[in-house]
Amino acid sequence: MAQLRTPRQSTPGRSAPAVDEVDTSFLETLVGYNARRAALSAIDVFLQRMEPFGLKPVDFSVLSLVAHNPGITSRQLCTALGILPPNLVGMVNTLEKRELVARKPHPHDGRAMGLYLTPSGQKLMRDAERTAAAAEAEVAARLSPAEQRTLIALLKKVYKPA
Amino acid sequence: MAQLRTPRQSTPGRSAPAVDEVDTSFLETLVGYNARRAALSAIDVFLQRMEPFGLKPVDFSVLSLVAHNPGITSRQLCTALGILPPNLVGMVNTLEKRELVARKPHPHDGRAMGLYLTPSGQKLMRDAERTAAAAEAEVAARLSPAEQRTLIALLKKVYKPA
DNA sequence: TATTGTTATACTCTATAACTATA
DNA sequence: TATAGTTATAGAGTATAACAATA
Repeated sequence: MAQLRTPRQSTPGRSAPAVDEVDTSFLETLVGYNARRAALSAIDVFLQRMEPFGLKPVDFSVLSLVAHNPGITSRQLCTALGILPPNLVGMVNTLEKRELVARKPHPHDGRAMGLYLTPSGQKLMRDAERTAAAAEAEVAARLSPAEQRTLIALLKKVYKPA
Repeated sequence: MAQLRTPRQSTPGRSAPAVDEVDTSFLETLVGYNARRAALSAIDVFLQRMEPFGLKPVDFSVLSLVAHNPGITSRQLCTALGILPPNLVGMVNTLEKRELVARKPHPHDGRAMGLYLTPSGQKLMRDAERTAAAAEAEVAARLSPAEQRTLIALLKKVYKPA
């Protein structure tokens, strides 16, 4: 656990000193740095638990939004998840080939397609969301329930514009 | 602000319903999801503020660790930052060409090279770290100082193995 | 004229295998 | 035999431009 300190001079005036313990204290003062490390750590666990379902985190996010928002459009998915439209196309195509989602014509907009889970998609997501919740518990095992709520609330404050 | 609810059936029994407001409540229960969104948001601000220095977040992280750990090796940088060795080489080469860092032989290990900031690297990083701190204040503007400390402490609990 | 979905494409980031020189 | 640094390369993720169909 790095603490704030000035670099030691192991051999003052002589040749290059060696670093034994790396001081990361400045980086650790940055929210972005810590959030990124935490995200990568949590996503790593998530990745492993979702492997049996053949879902990467983005696939899971897409399917979860389709599950809770039947009829959602590609554009809405992109906005909600911060994905660019061209990069969503391939994902949805793959999920459609796996018969997890289906495209149906949008009721009010002839340009758009509404996305829906197929019955097998619904079954998969019931299991996958249960597994996601379990992975979540695993990640946040060292946090109390109150700490988890606090953490998520503070993170939302950071990324949700007023 | 999405709340927990079951999807409405705007036209029950009829054709595909349209989604007006996207419900992201399930995803928002996941630490990984929120941490990733917060990290991307913070890094976006960071990216803009570091642009005048010609530094991307990773470059800044590398230089900051070299600044606070003179003589640090590539391997130590990789471990500390979660970067793979082959991907660090190009970054250090670029920073060396810009005369911000220098490689010197390691005192105890003939295979390794110690990394150091050059005088101009030191000057750049003094300004860059000040700017980073300012960007930090900007990102966390909607958090009280106590909330910032809490957030960072909780994030560390998530990604720092016991 | 603006927007949805799409294709093609380029750029960045991340990952793996293998080599060299030193330990 | 193992490790530090490196090269080459492959794959995943993210970006912009442009087009057809519809609003």
